[in-house]
Amino acid sequence: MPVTLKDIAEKLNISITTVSKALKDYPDVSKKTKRLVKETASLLNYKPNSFAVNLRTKESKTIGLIIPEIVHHFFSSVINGIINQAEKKGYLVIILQSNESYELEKKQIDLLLAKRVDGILISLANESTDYSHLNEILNQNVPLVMFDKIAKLVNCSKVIINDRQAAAIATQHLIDIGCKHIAHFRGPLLPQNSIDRFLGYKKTLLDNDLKYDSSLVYISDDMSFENGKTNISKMLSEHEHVDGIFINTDLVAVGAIAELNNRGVKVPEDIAIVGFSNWFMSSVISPKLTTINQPGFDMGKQSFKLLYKEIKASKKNNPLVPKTVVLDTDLIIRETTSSTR
Amino acid sequence: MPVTLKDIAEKLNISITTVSKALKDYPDVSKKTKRLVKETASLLNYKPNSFAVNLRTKESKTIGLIIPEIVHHFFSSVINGIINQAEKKGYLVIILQSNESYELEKKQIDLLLAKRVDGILISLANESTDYSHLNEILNQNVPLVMFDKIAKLVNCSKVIINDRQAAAIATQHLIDIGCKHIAHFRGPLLPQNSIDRFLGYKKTLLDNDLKYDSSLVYISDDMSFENGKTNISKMLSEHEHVDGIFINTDLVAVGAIAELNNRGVKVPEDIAIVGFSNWFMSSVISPKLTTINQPGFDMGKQSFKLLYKEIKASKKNNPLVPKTVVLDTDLIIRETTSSTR
DNA sequence: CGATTCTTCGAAAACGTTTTCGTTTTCTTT
DNA sequence: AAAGAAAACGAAAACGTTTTCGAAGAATCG
Repeated sequence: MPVTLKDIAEKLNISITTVSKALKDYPDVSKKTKRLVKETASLLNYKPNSFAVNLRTKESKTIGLIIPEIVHHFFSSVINGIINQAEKKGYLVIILQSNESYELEKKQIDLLLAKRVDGILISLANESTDYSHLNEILNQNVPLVMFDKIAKLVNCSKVIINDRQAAAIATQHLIDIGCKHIAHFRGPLLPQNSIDRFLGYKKTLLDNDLKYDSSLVYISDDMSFENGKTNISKMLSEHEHVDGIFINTDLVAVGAIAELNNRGVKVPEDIAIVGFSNWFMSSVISPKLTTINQPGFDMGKQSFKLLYKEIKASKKNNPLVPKTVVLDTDLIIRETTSSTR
Repeated sequence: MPVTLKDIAEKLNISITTVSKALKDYPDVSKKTKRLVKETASLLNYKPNSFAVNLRTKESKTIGLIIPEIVHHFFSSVINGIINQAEKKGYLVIILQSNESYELEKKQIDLLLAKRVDGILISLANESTDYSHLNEILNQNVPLVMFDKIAKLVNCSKVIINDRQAAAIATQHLIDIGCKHIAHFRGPLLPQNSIDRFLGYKKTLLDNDLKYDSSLVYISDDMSFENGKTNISKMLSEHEHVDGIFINTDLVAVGAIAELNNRGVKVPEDIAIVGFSNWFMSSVISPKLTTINQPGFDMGKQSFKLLYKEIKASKKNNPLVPKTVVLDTDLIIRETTSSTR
């Protein structure tokens, strides 16, 4: 059986109260008893019962994290950043997936609330369009921070990148290297991410006096490798003179490049390509993919930091004004936009 | 303030005891009061206080998972399998990383034990060579299951693949396609994985009457992309007639291929390559990598299943004989071992 | 030396649940 | 109608900790 405060108290013939206080360095315990208590505590290998501590203090030093999917380079980087930062502050992290499903996302939130985690970090599922489940979190006064895939309308802190600006930089880069007919493979219709990247693309075309042609925008529903291939096939059959594509995410871009390679279309000579996210694989395929670097680790770190502040504030019943942190991205120029040698 | 049993009891003018029993369908509560209690419970949106439940039942329905690193295709697949399976049984998962460090691994175990998780799943750090921290887990009667990177000497259930056999199949494949001088890029010296794969490689050479040359074995300390490049450079400067390489892990293989491509060495015509793990990127590089498929998702699933059994058994004080599950791997033949078109 | 302040300790309540065991009420049976 | 069995309920302890508040003893002061 595990050692309790009672065991220490009995051994020293003092009260449980004094033992507890001694271990937590209360001022009303003599140095002598403190020493005695601490000695026997480590002698008996005492470890506080976290269940009892949780019940008493009403906090579990645990936070919940919900992401669309774990097996994903970007998200696993975010997780890494979160766990690292959380551990520094003494928090553990419970991870759940939504599998991009609204229903599941709702269920996972319920699970976390039932577990009474001290706070929740979430990146939304593509499907999510109703936000009552998120407001439920706020109603229960559980600190909430959204990152990457956010809902603008929910009143909580957020960590994002400037998708619109990043997309503009990507598109401008294509224009700068001479592309005149630039297509876009966008993500699903709902996520703010997809929308912003699309808008950045469109605006940059217009700003450069290029005409925007909606038939040059293709949707990748599931953002997969296969999606890239099918989109390319479709595009090639519908348009002849496309010379550049800005693609919503690297995985799709990699699929697209594979299909272009198959068909003997030269990249970047015939068609230049810019991806998004900077997945590791982008630097090892051929030709290497020009892309926008999305700082996953840092996003995780910042997200936890914000959540931590909210947790501390909420303990003091000290309402906090939601804050939005925008992280920098950068364009990584590789071979798909510059003739190799 | 959250609703408690007391609130329901007061509203219905009955005792807390009866409310608790009614909610848990005890037989000594009338159907009428059960109905009443359940109605008001859902009316008031009652959610049991998990802290109190934990304290009372001495379990948290939470398990801990320690892996070397999250940002890794194989491990994130394992995590996926674990979380999925755990959720089905009502368990949540706390994830920690060891960053391949023995010290950190020890610290993470202490953290999990302090949190009093119901069980622990672990894949060892490369550094780990002393197992007292693992025995500490068993001493505290906390169920433990090791997967992938295991310690044979620790007396607990394990889920692994047959690394030796898989390596043999990989090496045999190289021999079958005509390779005569086969090199091996192995992992660090300590992990059982690296050792077994190396042994499978060596034995297969000898079984086929090829001579084993220890100078053809190169070590990748950190199993990185860069490691693949430097190993190749070193090998090419030391040996002229190598015509095949069995590489411990895909990432290193991808690095190796990149360097070979740079140098104009043709794969597979000049040098054929087989990797290990079947990372996603292996199917999108050029040439596509022949590799051993390592079933990450399934390994996670099986690991949790074993742990679950142990948890149930330990609740009944019913000692369980440790079991080792060996999962199948398969050889995926792609372009690095077969002339493309 | 009596009064006051410090120092040190402990009793007890509280957190919210589960479960044992005894008590009351209702129902059967003769 | 009395006795026994069955059904329904509740008091109370327990899980192990934290923290308030009061009390006892020691030290200080005039």
